[in-house]
Amino acid sequence: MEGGRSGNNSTPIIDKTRVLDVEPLRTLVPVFPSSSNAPPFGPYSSGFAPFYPFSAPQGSQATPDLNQQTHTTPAAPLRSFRATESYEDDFDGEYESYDGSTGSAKRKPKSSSQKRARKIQDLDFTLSVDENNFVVGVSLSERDDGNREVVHSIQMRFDALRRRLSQLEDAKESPAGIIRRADLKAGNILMTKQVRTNMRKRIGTVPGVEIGDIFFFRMEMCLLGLHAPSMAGIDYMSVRNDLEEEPLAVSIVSSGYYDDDAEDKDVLIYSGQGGAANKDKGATDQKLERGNLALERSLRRGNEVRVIRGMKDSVNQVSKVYLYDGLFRIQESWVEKAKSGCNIFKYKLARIPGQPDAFGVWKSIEKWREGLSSRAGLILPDITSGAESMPVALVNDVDEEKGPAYFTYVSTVKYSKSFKLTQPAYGCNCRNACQPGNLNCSCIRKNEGNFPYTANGVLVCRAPMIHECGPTCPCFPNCKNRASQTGLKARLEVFKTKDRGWGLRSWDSFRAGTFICEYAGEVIEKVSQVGEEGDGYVFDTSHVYESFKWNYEPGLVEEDGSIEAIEEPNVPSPLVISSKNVGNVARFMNHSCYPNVFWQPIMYENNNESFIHIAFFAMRHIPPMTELTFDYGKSRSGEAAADGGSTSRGRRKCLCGAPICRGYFG
DNA sequence: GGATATTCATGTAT
DNA sequence: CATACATGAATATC
Repeated sequence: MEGGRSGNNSTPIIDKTRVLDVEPLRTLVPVFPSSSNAPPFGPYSSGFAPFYPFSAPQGSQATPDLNQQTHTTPAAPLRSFRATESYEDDFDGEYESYDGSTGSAKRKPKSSSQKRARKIQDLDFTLSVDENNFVVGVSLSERDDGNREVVHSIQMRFDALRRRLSQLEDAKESPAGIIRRADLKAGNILMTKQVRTNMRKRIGTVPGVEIGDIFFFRMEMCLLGLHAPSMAGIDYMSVRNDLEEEPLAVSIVSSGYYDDDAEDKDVLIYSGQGGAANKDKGATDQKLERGNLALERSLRRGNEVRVIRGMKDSVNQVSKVYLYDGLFRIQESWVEKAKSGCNIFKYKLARIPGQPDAFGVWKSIEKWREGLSSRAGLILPDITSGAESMPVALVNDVDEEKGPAYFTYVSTVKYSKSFKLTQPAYGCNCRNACQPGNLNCSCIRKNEGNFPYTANGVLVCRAPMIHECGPTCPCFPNCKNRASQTGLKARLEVFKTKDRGWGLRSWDSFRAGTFICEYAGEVIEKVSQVGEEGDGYVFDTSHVYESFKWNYEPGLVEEDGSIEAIEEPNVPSPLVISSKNVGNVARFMNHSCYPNVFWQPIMYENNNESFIHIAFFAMRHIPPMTELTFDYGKSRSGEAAADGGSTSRGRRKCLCGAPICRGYFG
């Protein structure tokens, strides 16, 4: 736990001087807050019992007690907006999430929204109420206090907008040297439109955000109320004591800019802000003000501080990923001499026990990467036998089963005959790599003129069909319009679930829109060809799938007017793929009614024939070791059977455990 | 209430 | 590939 970094430095650094002489509070209360007449609340006096294990489905009820506690936290910010009773009644639960969980959002009757509009005006909240877009959708009470659905919804809307803004920027002739910040633009737009939650600052848990959640931009955490500053590392709020006001720290981001020590998963040595690290103006002593003062006061008060750890993304080394690691308490503080010779503050934070592992999981994965010997339950280092660009481990740490039934691993789909299409199949004529915005590229034209992927390879929008460059296109193999053809990018593993057979998960995190894998197998004529639904190893585009909204909201991007593009998949004729005998990792992906992965048909031509592939993309950000799931849909025959027909074959009881579980699938 | 200072970001160039 | 640097947006504070 002793940081090797400070240990091997010849100059003595540690100077455990107390930071300042703050008088101890008259009433020294170990838990926050002290200025309340509220009945028993005691954050965490009851422990963390309701927490789910890290890999459990992240349902909205995952942390009910904590959220409730948060509600009762008497320390309201001084300028917090207090909703009236009637107000909350009107708005509670009025909106549904628009993501996959609830299908397409249904609007309430008009009277309700009129009432809404009027009330909003009364309260001087600026909000464009437009029945045709999704700007509306975060109720006033949800802006104050979030929940799981709202958090997911806002995250998805942020990233959809960010991706679309990136796409538009990519397509422009770049004026060289201009810095494109679609994250800031998207964040700013949503802030302005009040598409945000947990605006009321608070100590402790933020409802709707769970330990282990990941983010790829600071603006995401602003919108969710997890960490309000867009750059600063320390977030704090003014809290009223018996007589006076004092700043208390609510959350910190540790991401390597300062020389923090994050060797131990349960301890963080955090540096104060300002002064020493200010490379522009030269180093100065840090001052006991702003965030530093808040941390010092929080040490005295003993309140919980949220910790967000930022680190390099294991897949995309230039980008950063932020992990919400839960609540910590500050144990001590001291002053150190930095290399520059100036004083900096140091704060030692200890993770509050009983919380689910988050950073600890990341640390374990680091070890596995160095050598698989440390991986408990490892059966096979690579079930693909080298067929994929990345090995796929086979792991079982729940029972004695030694692996799934035999099958032949292939990395792509096998057609017995080509799809007959009316339009002639042809590729583009681009030389090196197809350039976004270049409408001479026929592959781009097939995608309505939009380049389907951003510069870092993330899918921008779902569409009925995505057209990629194919093997006979003359552009280079690294053309960005081949995102689904360049193999696995993440370290996946097939693992034994507790009650749903084998499943699929990843050592690497995925950001929303990342290609994960395709569905490989044999294209077959009819489901009956494999019999008994092929024991579930069948992908069938003719199933009935829940619709869901994933793309950006056109109303937020002027160029698009108000026309909303269709995003549901559309395959010319039903495509059925069996992975029973021949398949890839996708055959292990289980069904969920609240999935984190979706499928997207992708077409590219080869030898003058077009072929459709089924590609899987991350629906939202997926932390490592989270099971990957998609919606299997309902078979039409299953529906007929349910209506009173014969044998309801293929229809299986669902064990996904999501709060919105439909009860069965297939 | 508006302007300013502060800040563990980002993307691009070198 | 690590570092430089130009441009940022939210918030607290004046």
